[in-house]
Amino acid sequence: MGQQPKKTQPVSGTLDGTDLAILAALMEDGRMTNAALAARVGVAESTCAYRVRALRESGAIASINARIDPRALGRPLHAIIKVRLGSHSRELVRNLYDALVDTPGVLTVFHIGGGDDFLVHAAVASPEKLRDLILEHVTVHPVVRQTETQLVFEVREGRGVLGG
Amino acid sequence: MGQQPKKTQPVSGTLDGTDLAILAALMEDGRMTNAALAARVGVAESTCAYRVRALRESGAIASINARIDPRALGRPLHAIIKVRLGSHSRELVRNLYDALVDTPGVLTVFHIGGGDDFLVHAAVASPEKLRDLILEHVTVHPVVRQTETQLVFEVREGRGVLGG
DNA sequence: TTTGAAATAAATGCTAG
DNA sequence: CTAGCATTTATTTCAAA
Repeated sequence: MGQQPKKTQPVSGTLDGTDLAILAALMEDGRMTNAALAARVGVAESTCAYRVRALRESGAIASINARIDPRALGRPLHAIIKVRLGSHSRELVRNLYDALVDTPGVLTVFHIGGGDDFLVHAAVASPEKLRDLILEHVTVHPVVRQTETQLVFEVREGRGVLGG
Repeated sequence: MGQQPKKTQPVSGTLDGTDLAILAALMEDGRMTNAALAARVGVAESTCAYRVRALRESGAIASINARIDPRALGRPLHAIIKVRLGSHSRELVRNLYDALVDTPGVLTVFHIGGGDDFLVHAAVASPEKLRDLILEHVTVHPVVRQTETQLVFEVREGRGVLGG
């Protein structure tokens, strides 16, 4: 078969079925042993280890991290804080972004285009702590024109980027 | 002082410095070996393994998963879809929630209170795919009254629930 | 790229403090 | 709850196809 000399692309669509199976398995259980992974996807252990390493080096597997239950750390209250800016100079936006990401209790910050500029997902201990977080870490920045906070009832992970 | 016997609560504030250090380390690298983890937090390997197991069983460590770069799967375009409902009957809301979570390309669904009812974070291949996702998996549900879609420029993980 | 098998490294079970 | 050691298990390496 005419095989093209496949260069190792940084990030592209050179993933075969084995790669996708590995990604799916590691999305479910990032600590699955290489032996179990190899058995599940049907290749030798050495091959599996090779593939996983390649996937990590290419960036397809960005990272493997533990998910901590915020309730275990006394932060049962989640909120989404919509942040709207008064100015959009690159430097001010970047500084605010950095500050938001570095705020204790902040889980994720979405920088978005459209009505709002940032969506901040935060977990806090109490309504008072939420108020403090907003006052001390969000509205304290002069570039912030307006915020709107919504209580998060529940967060669920979606099916993700696989199997679509 | 009220000397309450500290039982091992399923999920509560019985985490000491070692536990917190373990959580912090596993948030950074969920595949760190037990040996490396033990060295980092300054306890014996057997102790470290015991702590980690306890943290997993208590639910403090909810799970350990690989994060996949959506670009590697050909989904470079991210959006937040705000979903507003026309009716809020428990069953309809739950069915929609389930459907959203099960939609290919959906990364996270936030069920929130206030102006919007759901926030859907999705990754797709193209603007056309985004339109299709919304038409075929969101507005197709009669309970959905209105949607508003915003482009996501960037997503950054926050400092999280530790160190606050 | 894939593989099996040897060599290295790590996790687990057990004992005890 | 902690630590040390022996056993079991997993990962890495590498020559070969």
